[in-house]
Amino acid sequence: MSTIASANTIAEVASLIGDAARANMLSALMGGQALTAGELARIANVTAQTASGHLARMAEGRLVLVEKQGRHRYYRLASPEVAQALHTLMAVAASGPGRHHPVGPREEALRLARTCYDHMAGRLAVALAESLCRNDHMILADGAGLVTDQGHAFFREFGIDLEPATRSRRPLCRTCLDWSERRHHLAGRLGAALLGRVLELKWVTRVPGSRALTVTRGGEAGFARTFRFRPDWQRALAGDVPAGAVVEAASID
Amino acid sequence: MSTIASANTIAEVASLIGDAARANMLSALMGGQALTAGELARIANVTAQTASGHLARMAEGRLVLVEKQGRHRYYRLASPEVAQALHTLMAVAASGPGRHHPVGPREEALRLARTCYDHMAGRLAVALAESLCRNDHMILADGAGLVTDQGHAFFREFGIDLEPATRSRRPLCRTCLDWSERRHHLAGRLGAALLGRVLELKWVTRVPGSRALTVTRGGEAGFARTFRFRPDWQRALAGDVPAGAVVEAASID
DNA sequence: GCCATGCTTCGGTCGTGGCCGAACCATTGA
DNA sequence: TCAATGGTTCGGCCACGACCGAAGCATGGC
Repeated sequence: MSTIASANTIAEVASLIGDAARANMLSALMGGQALTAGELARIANVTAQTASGHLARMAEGRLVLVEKQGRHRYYRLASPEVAQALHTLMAVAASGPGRHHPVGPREEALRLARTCYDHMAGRLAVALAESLCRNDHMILADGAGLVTDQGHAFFREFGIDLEPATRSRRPLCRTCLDWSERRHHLAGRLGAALLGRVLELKWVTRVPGSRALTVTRGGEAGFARTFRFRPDWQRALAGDVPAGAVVEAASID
Repeated sequence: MSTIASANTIAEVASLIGDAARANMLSALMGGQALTAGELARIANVTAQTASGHLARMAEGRLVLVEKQGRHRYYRLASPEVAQALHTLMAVAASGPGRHHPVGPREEALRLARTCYDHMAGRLAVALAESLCRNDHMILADGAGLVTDQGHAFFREFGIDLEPATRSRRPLCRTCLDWSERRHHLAGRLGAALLGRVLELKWVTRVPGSRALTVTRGGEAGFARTFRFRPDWQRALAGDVPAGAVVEAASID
């Protein structure tokens, strides 16, 4: 019936994201889990009707996908590209002059550990990346990550098989600039595998209805033992972001 | 006087980009060169007053920077993050169902070779990346690029010094999905260095007032000789995009 | 069958923001 | 000094779109 007229210009896509209510919904969906229309309405602080309209437009514009399940309608991000776009927009928005908003307790939990689409973010993720580098399991530079031979063995032992057919010395992951910590953490295939594995091991658990992750008792021990975390990893790293970091993290067209 | 209230939320940033006139201006600025307010007005098809308003808002929102020069005002993108954001939005916009718009002659030139912020894009760039991989100068995967030892030597001879202090086997560049070709090309530090070098060698020249690049007579020979281009590199590569390509290219928070 | 719940469609109100004409400021060149 | 050119500010017009109340469909439980 109605032509499927998915948004085809930058302006159309950006305009879809450029509304407070819709942006809030999309941010919530960055958690990686599908949410119902009602939940999204509450998150965006609008009535159900309004939310419905927003979601219909976003579905039309290929930003989200719908899945009917009983009388619920589950929405999720349409593709990793959408998540990527949201992430870069966050980076631009955050690059303003400081203006670090005051941090509530809820925010604090998110700063510690959260999911981001299909991998981890927050201090936990930053500490993980840092630890992997310090122990020569990977090398990070220019927004890319390279797993060393030693790293391959390490991950295999940890229960992550990095596509054995892959010849070694091949870059296997990417890094992202962490919104809250302004440092890099792991994304890409390796990032996703890591999140899956630590969930499987119950080192972290999802907080229902939130992007936050809780580090379990076993997780505390596990991370410290396996990744040799410094004991104060839960505190923000001291020192400022190295000057070139932000610039190097960005890649374009 | 007026507080510098740089946009601080995703919605604000996206909303700034989400207008046809402003999006056109920003796209033009993706060429990497600064443009005057008048030029941008013409590009966006609006009057000077309207453009002035748009530019003021974008400057306020930290999307662009201004530089006065005589009675002209030169505008350019404020940071690589902004370029990155625009790029990912383009990727989302382009990911719709085909709808390949008809290609004019002007578009055709852009498809062949163009600048993208600080590196090259288009068939030339795609062919370059492909050639470098085929000749074992680099390895590409997961959106990251790794320069081989042999590649280091190659680039040094070509006149690009990849930070000699860097230990080898360190990833030095990133890849981007090419808007027109839907294949990867090189960005990051290496991508920028390559563009600089081929401009220096006059293998390509900028087309004034456009993002397009012209491959010079000497360039044709140079690329063929140095990079062993296949002779028909100016034609689009046959075959479709590998299924996983788009997914792998995207990285998130 | 009944009602409760989740979501959508319709109709109407209202505010934000894009656009231009006109006038104004600033720089350059004669 | 006086135009000419490039930009910006001001004021008013108009449209798009965000929002909600009310009503309308589905689905699931009793």
